[in-house]
Amino acid sequence: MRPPFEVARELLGAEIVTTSPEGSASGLITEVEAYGANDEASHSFRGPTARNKVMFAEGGHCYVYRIYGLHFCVNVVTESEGIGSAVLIRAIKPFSGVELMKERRKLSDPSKLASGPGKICQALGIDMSHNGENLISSTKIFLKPNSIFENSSITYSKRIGISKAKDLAWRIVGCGAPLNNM
DNA sequence: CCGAGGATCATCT
DNA sequence: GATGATCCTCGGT
Repeated sequence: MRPPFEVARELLGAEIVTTSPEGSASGLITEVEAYGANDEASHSFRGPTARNKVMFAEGGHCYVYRIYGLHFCVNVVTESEGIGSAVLIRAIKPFSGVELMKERRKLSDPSKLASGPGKICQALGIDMSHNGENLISSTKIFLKPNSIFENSSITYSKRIGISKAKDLAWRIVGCGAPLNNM
């Protein structure tokens, strides 16, 4: 089994792409957070529910959920032998379809286009219709393996924005991304 | 059935 | 740095 922490590390630098009638857009993953077994902060901690069932599915799927009633967050589900686990994508660097992202975000500053979990979903047009998509075979949302740059500079830190199990150093930042909230 | 609170963001001081 | 927006899920009764 490949723990979410390990997958998280490999996701850095990968390209996440979405397509829609409006066009396609993509970004390079610069910041992630792992959520997994024995992790009180993970949605999967108390077992499968209607919301988190995708976390218990096969690795490589896409887990999307709504937060605070108004934002969405995207995760990559990882192999976990029945224990729901996933990697939250916290920030990306806009790569293609930048104009479309600006339009969706109603904002022109590229450094703030997708510098947070909710912003990514807005910029890429991700919503609940993407929940459960297969990130390998789907055409509306998929990942391209890391081929753009080496993960030369990587920082591990404690997670943020949560109230439980904060101490796990499962937040990974790399690729010269701005170190938000560190 | 009901209530609390959340893997956030933008805006305000 | 603090706060409000806004709604859905989960856990407890």
